[in-house]
Amino acid sequence: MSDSGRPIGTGLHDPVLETIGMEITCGELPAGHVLTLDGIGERFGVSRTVAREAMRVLESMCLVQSRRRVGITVRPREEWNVFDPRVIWWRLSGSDRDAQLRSLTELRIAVEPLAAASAARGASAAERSRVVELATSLRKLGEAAELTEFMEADVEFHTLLLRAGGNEMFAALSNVVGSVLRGRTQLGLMPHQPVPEALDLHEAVAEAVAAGRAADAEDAMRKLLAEVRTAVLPS
Amino acid sequence: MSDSGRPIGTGLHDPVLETIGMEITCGELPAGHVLTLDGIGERFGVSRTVAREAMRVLESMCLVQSRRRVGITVRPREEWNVFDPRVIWWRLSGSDRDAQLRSLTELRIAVEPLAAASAARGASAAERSRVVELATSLRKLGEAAELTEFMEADVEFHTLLLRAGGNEMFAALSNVVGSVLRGRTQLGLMPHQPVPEALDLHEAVAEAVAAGRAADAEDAMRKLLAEVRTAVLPS
DNA sequence: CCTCCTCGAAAGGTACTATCTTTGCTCGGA
DNA sequence: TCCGAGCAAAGATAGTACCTTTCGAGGAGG
Repeated sequence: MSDSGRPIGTGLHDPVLETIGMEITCGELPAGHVLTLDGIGERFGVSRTVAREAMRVLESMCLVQSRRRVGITVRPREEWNVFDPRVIWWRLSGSDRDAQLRSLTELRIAVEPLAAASAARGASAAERSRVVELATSLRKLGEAAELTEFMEADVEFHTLLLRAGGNEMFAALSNVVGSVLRGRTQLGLMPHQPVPEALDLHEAVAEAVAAGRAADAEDAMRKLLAEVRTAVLPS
Repeated sequence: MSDSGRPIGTGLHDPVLETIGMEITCGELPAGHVLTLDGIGERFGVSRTVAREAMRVLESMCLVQSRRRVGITVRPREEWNVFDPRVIWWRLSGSDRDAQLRSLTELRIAVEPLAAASAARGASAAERSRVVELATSLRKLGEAAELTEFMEADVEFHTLLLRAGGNEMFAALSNVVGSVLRGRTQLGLMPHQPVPEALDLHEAVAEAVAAGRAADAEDAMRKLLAEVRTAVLPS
């Protein structure tokens, strides 16, 4: 699961999907633009069937619509399945990283506090001890300014909290959060050294979860994300 | 957009996708079960290419994994793209409506208050007046116990609030919320007559949004969803 | 008991046919 | 002369049949 857990495509049609998906989400192919299977097949050197399968997947993400005689038209952004992990990944890699990061951060602010509260109520003993362990690691790595290692531990921290609550919708967002955190690090939106308050808050969340204090966990996570918001939304 | 806004499939492979997707999400085809393209083609009377396209879409939802020589294996539930509108719809129509409604309601509790606050900050004039209009309609329809009409207005109310904030991730959840509300009504989880408190809270949310009082809107929406929670989670 | 080879089954990929829809041209009427 | 309706042709997708590649399993031999 190297990148946001999207399924590993081993086939020949994967590069087609990847390239065109990226081009659409980046805005390079604007809404209303028309593609043809022949054009795709010729461009990538594949048969029409391969192109068709790729388009079928894109259609299932509501990125394009296929109509007879007309061709394959790119749909407007409002209709995209923006929760599809591939779409999120493409947009984070592409040109509108900014809007995407803003939206996702707002989503995190909404979800993660409640997920932390759920985790405080429902986590297993192993999960409780692991979350404390991770918070300790985070402090150590943060103070040593090991940014990459810090990020990996941070991803595991948030993933664990999203999964421990037992809500599968929250759990499904863990890939999204992982993408956001990796994106922020790659984009240089992380401070060179994590601010001490953030480290304190990670520990506060961990302790509250470990002790089963749901309200405290929720509150600490909310404060933590307020910190994140100021980093991502400089406005 | 009769059902959760999933793209209208006009092709021949759509019934295949629909049937097998439903069977997997319902648990009728358990994780690890192996399908073959030939089997699918024979069962539905279609060619293998059609079956393959349907499987490609299912694969893009992480419901199955296709490996050579082995066949198409059903993946465990934890790996599904549970945010895909089709998956949500299938699960709501199928046997684990209950777990799905619980998860989705928790998600609503997380997201909708913040979305209401965003709407209070960023809605257009037309949206502000429309939301008040809808709250008034809701009171009238609720007191008249017109359940279906009430639901439709309720869907529009929540959809409007999710979209007005300008956050595309929130906006993308409007189909989900629509599905939940419709599912609750069809499932008989709505009271025969909406409780007066709910009507009051809808109006409170609307007024706060119209007046631009973000904190009040958030608070009222939170109370409204607390009401919903008690209805859905009888525990 | 381990290793290697062979066989076969199922997915991957290609070429071809059918069908449907759009578009443009023509003919007739006002 | 202009406008509208209808018909025909073209082109692109939908679907089918067939060949190729790959990898897993089972058996034989060391």
